[in-house]
Amino acid sequence: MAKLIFNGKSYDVHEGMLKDLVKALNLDSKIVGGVVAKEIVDLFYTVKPEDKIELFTAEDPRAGELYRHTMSHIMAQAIQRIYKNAKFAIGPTIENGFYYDVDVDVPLNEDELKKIEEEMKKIIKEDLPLEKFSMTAREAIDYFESKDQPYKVEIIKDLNEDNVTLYRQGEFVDLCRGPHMPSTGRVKYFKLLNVAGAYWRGDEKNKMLQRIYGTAFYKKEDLESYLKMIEEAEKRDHRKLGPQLDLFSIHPDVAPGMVFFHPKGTIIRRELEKYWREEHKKSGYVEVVTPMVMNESLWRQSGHWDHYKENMYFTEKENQMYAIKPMNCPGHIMIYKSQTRSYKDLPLRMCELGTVHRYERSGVVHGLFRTRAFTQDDAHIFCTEDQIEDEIKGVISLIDKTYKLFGFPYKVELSTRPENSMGSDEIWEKSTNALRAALEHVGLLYQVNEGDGAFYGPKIDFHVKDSIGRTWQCATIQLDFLMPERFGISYTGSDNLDHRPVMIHRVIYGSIERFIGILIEHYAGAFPAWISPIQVAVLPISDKHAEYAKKVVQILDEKEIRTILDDKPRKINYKIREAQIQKIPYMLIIGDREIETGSVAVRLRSGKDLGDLKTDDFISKILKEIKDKSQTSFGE
RNA sequence: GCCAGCGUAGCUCAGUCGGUAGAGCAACUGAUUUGUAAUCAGUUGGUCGGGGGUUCAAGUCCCUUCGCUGGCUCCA
Repeated sequence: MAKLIFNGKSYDVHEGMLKDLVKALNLDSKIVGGVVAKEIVDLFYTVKPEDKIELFTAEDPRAGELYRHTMSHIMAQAIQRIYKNAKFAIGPTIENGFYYDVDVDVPLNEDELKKIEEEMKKIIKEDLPLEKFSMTAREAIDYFESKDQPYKVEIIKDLNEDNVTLYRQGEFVDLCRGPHMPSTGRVKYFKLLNVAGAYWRGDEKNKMLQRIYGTAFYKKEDLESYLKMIEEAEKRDHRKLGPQLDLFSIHPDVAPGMVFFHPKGTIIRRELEKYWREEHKKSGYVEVVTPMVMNESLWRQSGHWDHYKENMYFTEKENQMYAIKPMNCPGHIMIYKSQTRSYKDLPLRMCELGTVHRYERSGVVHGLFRTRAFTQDDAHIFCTEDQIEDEIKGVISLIDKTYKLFGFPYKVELSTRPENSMGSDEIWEKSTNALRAALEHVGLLYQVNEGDGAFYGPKIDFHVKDSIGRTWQCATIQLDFLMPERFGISYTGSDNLDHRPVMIHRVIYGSIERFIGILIEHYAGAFPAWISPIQVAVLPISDKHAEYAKKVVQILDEKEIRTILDDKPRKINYKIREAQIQKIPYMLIIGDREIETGSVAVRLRSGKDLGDLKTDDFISKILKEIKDKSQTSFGE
């Protein structure tokens, strides 16, 4: 007997199509699918005697898989109706939506998308029932050949199975594994978002198809709030906010993929660096600076010449080829090698805010997120194998502290040995275990990505989650046995013999540029006071208050609070608006009242009016906030 | 790199069928001296991304080139 479970109740049923069983039991008509052994199935599933199926309705989040998939078929059907000779590739569901790769002669622009959307609405209205059936692979190939669908034919051939399943809705038939909704009228709220080129099977050698992305939700409110989230993300786009707040600019004609930091952006950068230096000093790191341009021979020895040449910039002088550094490790190794090292010197934690250049293909550069020149907050820890675990723990706690400072929750992933890797089984096992042990000892939950490590060692990656729920990979810790080997570095052990140290590569911010980009979007440009380029705007109401205002500015300056004075002959409303647009955390408004009482009227950028505070009082409060690197204002 | 879309003043954008390039904001000048998100008036500002072509005439049509945006793993 199979079991169906719904709303906590269990029903014993015989085998058969799930649809019929659910109907016979007269259960909720909103039921669209179920979960069998962790797999999501639709109502066309054939129930086997031993199955235990947990049913869910269309409102369940798990139904997303179904209605988004059906939506992608509805889109394909609409496309087929409009463009008679459209050829279809693949059309899966993705997070929050779906896409379909199609081969159509017409370039699909916004107008075409509208037409497709209209046709989709019709198909939804037609409420066509879906039907699942199977064919032998041979029959299916003949069928799709007759329909002039070469991609489908190719897919079936590659599947290499005897039978394939298909779904039909009205005149449209697609090769599909499912799962799907029972009819096209059961999904309603969708929007086509954009069109992009995508190679057939993701391979650049293949034909480029047109990929249409769409999103779909069961409830109207969910669609709307998703669209709002996209809008919110657009508003926070650091490429817009950055120049608007006068933080940085990019000049593609002069330096494509590289960033010009303006004075205000530079303040943020220096604050991040200052914090970084303090913490690294506390954690026993020594800071170094290595050359930007180094001889090609170094890069041959490091292996970059063989594995990374395509991404490197070169320059030639005096018949010598030099490379602009794409990574800092070889430079650090030169420093390590500059003297004999003893086990007493280890662990040697060498850090550098090292600017590297990497050639990125023109289509992939993106604001601060993907640049051709960026500064890594890099460090290499040279240590013995026995020290690995403790060193990893140290790095983890540095990362944890740093991310908490910005209010970033994070996820951790451990990547293990890939297929084409270097080094002995023992060393891989030992080091992977060291990473695992470190993670477990500090009590972090982590996900394991088998075979996803670098060819020279396993690694731990950290993904931070920003204030609107997007995740970004920032920190990474990588063990490396290869580089010490290639450069033949060693230390003298207590046994007076030479031993090979292990190198740990690690970054915390990752790239300073990218991290600033993430911060801009995370805070929507309203930075906490400690990194705000301007912390206080002093706004005298009229000329006669300017003198007192200047005195206030002077006092704040002496306390190293970053302050501007707006003594333009403008209305106070105007000055407030200006400061607000610049997202300055504190506005001090000064009029007769304040002069009389030796105070300042404090307004926050949130719009909150704190009223008059004694100047000294304000100063001690903001100084504390800055010193604590507080995420929120003392006034909130 | 490839596919699609886009490129008009510092910014946001308008510009019809090919017929003398426009607005708001910003900047500058002047007046206004103001109590919690825009005071008023005036002035300046453009090889319409660059180059070539079609035409009596090109921001507009065609070609080319540069740049930007979205995307190019997520396996029917």
